[in-house]
Amino acid sequence: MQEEEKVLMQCLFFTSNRFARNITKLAEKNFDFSDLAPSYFYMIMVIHGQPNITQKELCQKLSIAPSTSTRFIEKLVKQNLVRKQTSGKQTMISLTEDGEALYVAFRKGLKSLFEDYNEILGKELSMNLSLMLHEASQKLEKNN
Amino acid sequence: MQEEEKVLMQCLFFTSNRFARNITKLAEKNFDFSDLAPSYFYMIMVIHGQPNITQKELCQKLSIAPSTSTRFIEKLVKQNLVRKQTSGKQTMISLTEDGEALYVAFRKGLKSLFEDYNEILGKELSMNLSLMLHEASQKLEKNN
DNA sequence: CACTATCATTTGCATATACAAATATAAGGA
DNA sequence: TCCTTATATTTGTATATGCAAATGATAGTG
Repeated sequence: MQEEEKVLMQCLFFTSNRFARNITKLAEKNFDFSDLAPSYFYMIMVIHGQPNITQKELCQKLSIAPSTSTRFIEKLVKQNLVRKQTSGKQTMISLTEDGEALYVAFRKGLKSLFEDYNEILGKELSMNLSLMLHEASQKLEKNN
Repeated sequence: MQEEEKVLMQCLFFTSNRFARNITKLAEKNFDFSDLAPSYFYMIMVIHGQPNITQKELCQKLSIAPSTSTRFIEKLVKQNLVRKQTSGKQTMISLTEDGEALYVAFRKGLKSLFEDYNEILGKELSMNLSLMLHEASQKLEKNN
């Protein structure tokens, strides 16, 4: 094997971005009940779990930039899936009925996504990978 | 912990995208000797390792879509870092002198990126993660 | 009570990345 | 040799995502 290929296998920047692209494709297949990209569903899920969550908390839980959250919420409001309520500096977000309904559909899609990748990658690898990625993100984020 | 947070930890779509965002930030810091995003350097590296590589092979090695490779190469040509030569259907790519020079700088940046994340994540975790991500990508890609 | 510093959100702008359709080229069969 | 099919690249379009600057709002200090 060429030296360059070894680097591609060993570099976390490359391997993680490549993997993210691949798994995103799989996720899109499983979340085809709506025209939203997968990430939106994770936002919906977090709001479901904590109604009236502030935008800032949302950013933290999802590890996204504030501007990204503004754009996401904008789109979800336009589709009548979430509601925003400003209170001073902060903005609080909660799901509409349509949002709750979509959340239910999402749970099903999530289940089939899990089945899909457990099948392809094996349960062992899937589990370990996600836990390690979680741990690694925490370490990187603490280090900022 | 809320059930929703557990899902965020366990879902490979979420954990891998989150991690990719985090490590990309670190990579950008280490590749600040040029205005190119990290991904371009990996393309440059592959071309360095196999001059006159076809565009299609590049796509395969980097796991990117053909249209993405067109756009990347366009930009690199404009910056006089790579050269393209068409031969029939195919296009062959190689580095210019400037490209080779930038490759040398990139290797240094790569080294310091590795040091950075080995320090933050630990060597063990870093190694395991990248190998597992590589393995998992191969499995997902074979499954298409 | 005014003013300044701090904090949360939004806006402007840029970019990596993909899919689908269009185009260009080659290859193989009649 | 022409026509059809297959393959490689490009183009049009869309979108997630971020950074930096702008805005809006509070809170604490003199």
